[in-house]
Amino acid sequence: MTTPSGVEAELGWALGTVTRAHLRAAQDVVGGLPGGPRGYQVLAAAATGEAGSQLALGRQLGVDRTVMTYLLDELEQAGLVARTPDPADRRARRITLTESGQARLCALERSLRAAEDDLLAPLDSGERAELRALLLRVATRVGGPAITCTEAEALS
Amino acid sequence: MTTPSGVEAELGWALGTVTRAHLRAAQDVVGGLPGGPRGYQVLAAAATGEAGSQLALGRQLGVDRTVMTYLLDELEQAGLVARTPDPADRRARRITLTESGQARLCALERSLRAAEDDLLAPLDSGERAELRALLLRVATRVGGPAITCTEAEALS
DNA sequence: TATTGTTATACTCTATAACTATA
DNA sequence: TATAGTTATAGAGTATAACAATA
Repeated sequence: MTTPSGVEAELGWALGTVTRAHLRAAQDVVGGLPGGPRGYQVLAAAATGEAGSQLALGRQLGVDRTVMTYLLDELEQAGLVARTPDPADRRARRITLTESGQARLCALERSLRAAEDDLLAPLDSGERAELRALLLRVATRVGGPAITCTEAEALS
Repeated sequence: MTTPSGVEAELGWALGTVTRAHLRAAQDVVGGLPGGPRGYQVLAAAATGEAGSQLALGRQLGVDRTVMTYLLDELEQAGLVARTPDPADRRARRITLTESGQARLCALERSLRAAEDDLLAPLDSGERAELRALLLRVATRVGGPAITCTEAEALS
């Protein structure tokens, strides 16, 4: 394989292109799910109960809190998630999966994995794992738990 | 490092998070450049003369042709690019860099590389190269030259 | 008839600001 | 006073449709 030149040698171009392709593939898979691919991410996050509030959930997903409201409205109306007040802080709402939401999530996970493998077809299985691992390491530093600390420090 | 769970184990989450972070960093770097990060990508593509038309350029960058018009209007008005009619097909316009555009591009490239290295700080230099290479391989299959063929076939 | 580029319009998505309730 | 969530509004960004020039 020759070394690419011009835009096609750019990290930004590669990131944008792969992300767009992944988004298109995900959109096909999630079909009529409220909120599309992001709705799926909300379900996945709610399943593990990682985020204790809508705000934290939004930060994790890179979504504004006002958008989270609409997103959760749709998912709640579809009977996939429930908003329960946090006993410790009654301003905050904990997002939990309903049984229906749990089932939907499980069904989607497998199709999504298949779509991702299709997207990563140019790579062998070892390389796919490596790409996932590398991206994850960058992401967790940049936008994952670390960002909460960074923001907390910046606010103090 | 422990294996992440939930959304943070998802390829889609990692891609989105890293792409957003890269976009933020790029936006800081390109500053007042017309079109922001995408304006830079147009300059980078024009520098090598890869794309023979606005339409091809848009496809390469994942941008609608109507958006390309506005984008190029701004860049042309800023004296960074020029639209010259293609002698072979007078409907198409070839996008070329002006001297000013060339200088601007060179100046931006270094700052952008620095910002990207900062983004990829969690990885050592070997891993950064590997991540770039893996992403590039997926992107060139999915959205690069291959997409032109795919779309051409789909249209026939 | 199909395609490149332009323009105008409409639509979607997102952010901003104001409000309520809790802290 | 500050924060979580909601709502309404305004703004940015994007796509759709109609048009002119060329193939």
